Amino acid sequence: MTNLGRYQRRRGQTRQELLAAAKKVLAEKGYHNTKVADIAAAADIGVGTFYLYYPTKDALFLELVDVTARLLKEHLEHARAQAEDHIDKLREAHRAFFAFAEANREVFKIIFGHGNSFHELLRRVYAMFVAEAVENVTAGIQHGVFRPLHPETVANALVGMFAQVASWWIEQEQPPAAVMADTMTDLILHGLALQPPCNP
Amino acid sequence: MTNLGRYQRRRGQTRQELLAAAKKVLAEKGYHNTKVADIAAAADIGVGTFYLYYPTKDALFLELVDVTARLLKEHLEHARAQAEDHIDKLREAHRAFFAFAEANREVFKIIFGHGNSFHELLRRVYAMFVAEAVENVTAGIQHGVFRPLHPETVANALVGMFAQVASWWIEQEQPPAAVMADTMTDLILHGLALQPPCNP
Amino acid sequence: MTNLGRYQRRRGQTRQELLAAAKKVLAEKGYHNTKVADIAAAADIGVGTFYLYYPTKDALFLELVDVTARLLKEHLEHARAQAEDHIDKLREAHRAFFAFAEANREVFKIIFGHGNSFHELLRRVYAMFVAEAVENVTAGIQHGVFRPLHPETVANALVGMFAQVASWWIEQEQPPAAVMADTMTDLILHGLALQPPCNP
Amino acid sequence: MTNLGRYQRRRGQTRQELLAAAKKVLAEKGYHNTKVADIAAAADIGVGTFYLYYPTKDALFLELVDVTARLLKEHLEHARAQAEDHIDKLREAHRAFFAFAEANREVFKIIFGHGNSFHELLRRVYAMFVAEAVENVTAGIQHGVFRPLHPETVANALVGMFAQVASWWIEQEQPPAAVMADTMTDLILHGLALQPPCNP
DNA sequence: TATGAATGAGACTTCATTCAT
DNA sequence: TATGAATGAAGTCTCATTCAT
Repeated sequence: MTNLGRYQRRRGQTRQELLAAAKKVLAEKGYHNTKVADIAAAADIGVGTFYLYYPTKDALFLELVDVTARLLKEHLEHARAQAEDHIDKLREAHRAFFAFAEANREVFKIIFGHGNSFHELLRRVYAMFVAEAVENVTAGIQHGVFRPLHPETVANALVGMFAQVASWWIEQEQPPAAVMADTMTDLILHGLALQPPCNP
Repeated sequence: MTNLGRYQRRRGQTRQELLAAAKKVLAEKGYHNTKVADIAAAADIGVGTFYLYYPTKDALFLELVDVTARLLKEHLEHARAQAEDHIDKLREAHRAFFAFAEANREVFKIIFGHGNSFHELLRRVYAMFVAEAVENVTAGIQHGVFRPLHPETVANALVGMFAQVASWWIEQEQPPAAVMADTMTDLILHGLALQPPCNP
Repeated sequence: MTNLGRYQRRRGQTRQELLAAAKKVLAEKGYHNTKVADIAAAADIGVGTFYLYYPTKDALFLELVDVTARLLKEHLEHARAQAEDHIDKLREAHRAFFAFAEANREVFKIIFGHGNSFHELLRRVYAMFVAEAVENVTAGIQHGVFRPLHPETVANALVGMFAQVASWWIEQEQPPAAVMADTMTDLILHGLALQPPCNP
Repeated sequence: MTNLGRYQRRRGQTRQELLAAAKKVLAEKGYHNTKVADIAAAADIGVGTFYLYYPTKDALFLELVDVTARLLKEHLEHARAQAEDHIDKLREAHRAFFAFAEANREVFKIIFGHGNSFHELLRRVYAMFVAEAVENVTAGIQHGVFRPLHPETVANALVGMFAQVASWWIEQEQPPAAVMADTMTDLILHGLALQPPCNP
């Protein structure tokens, strides 16, 4: 039952292994479905040992998320620093974002990911709205009204932006609904750039 | 301990009160932090009574979310049907969306809202990124590179879209990161519309 | 939802219908699996009405069992009274017993029946021992050692007697185990009668 | 509140203590009246600890009953194997039975015992019939019609056999009541043996 | 008298955390 | 330092019983 050979492998690096294991398990099963025992098992340590490195389950989660968030922020800032003008800053930041996401799949799932929607039901609701959006975007493209951007990407972007904007706006109801709607429409249709490429 | 006067109020309307109370509590505290006892207390009914109306905590949640999601979907579809071309459809849908959000604050918080981020920590991370984005957008506007759209709205939209897009993309890593980044940049800068207003 | 026409049918006989319905349900599902609501539903009355006739679920059970037990006892006594000698008394009592059982299937199930074994598991254990006994008895008959009595009946009788005897004896451990064993063997092999039919 | 000194005692033997404690409590109070908390208390462990050893209250019950039933069966088979002819087999089995019962009082109570009659009332009904039978048997002996076997033992045997036989027969009503009655009378009066000792 | 919605005590089970070893 | 058995608070759900109508 006791796993010999643990001692050799370890000595100070346990914390790293623990974090890595936690990342994996949390990304897979989500915060609430991940038991401390699961993390310990994944890290191949005893449950008690977990508490030698982190005072609580939350503390681990905090470190995981906090560190990664900070890291991502730095990456983005660094990327932006590479560019001169704001347009290029944006472009660089976006590239950095996806590069980072690719390199940090697991924590990304934890921070932004599906595990976020703690409830299967919400996942389905989001999926429904995304599917809806895909259709609308596709139709718009086919009718020559929308630019031929990748529909699924756009659809997810739309749903995501409305979800977040709504959740923020709902707390204050400021600016008024009509203004919000038109701002969003404007943003979505014409983007942020002052000088869009003309189609003469 | 026994609350007299309950009987008067009731008579078939318990279910409505229950749903309303549940909405409120769930929006406030989120799914996992809301106990059946909380809902019962908020509805001023006994715990057992809860189970007279819903077989399960989940069942209530399902009804709440499902019904509202369906309703929202209908509202959006109806709004879109009012307009002829795709641009106007979009505009109408957005107006309907915010009107609906305004009228359904509570369930909105449950579906899209902060309660969504089951963990205080994640809320803070999102807030951090939004703050960051506000700065960048504001700077861009001041430098005359971005159009003068409401920075907080835009910032939330950006964070929301990246969060959702990332969570979707991470599962498949398709299209490639670089493509994703550029699509997003393009979308954000120039929007979806084929014929943006030129600034000659 | 409200079943009109109830009033006509009833008036004083509700209690009887209630008892009859209870009998049926209890025999079917056993005491613990029968909810007061089930009984009420089976009797086609409201739950509250149940408590107009019986102060508790137990009270109904008591009446059911008590009345039937008393009735059975009377039947047996009456049957015994018909006969002169003890042998015939026994014979008559047994006939009365099975006649009564036949006429009161439901309550019998409740008092003596399978519902008695509150747990599926115990039912299986009993069944196992009965099956075992059937084999042994059958073998004994085939070998010309046992009289050709209906094996299943005998097997059930054996298991039943040991179960009851054990449950009584275990409380006092008197008489000693060896005596008990030999008494039982004697009883089973040669019966109770002083003058058994000889096979000369 | 915390009971120190538990640790010393334990170390792999908790399971045994748990089982022993469960046996005791279940025998005393019966399945339905025994709460997991009772078992835990009796075993001097925390409630949660119970679930470290058994996934369910039922699982414990199953192990207890199943294991003992199997063991008893083996004992009986072994005893029967010691004897040559069927009469002796019977005798040996009965001795083994009571020896086993003596050595396993608690589980016996659970399987065959009073705990079986899940309801106090049923216990009393059985007791009533047993008392009745004691009188009849005693009278028969005094009148020189029945052999002088221990009346209480016989009475319990009679009640037990009728209870079990009735509960089995009631399900099928085969053989007919009259046949059943006479078979039982025959069995009880003259026993199973083909060659009973004659009283010339 | 009849009703059935409402009640709440109580049972089972889970799991983050502790602690003797 | 490492362990994992032990803990018990807390949460979900059931159901006999009450009570306003």
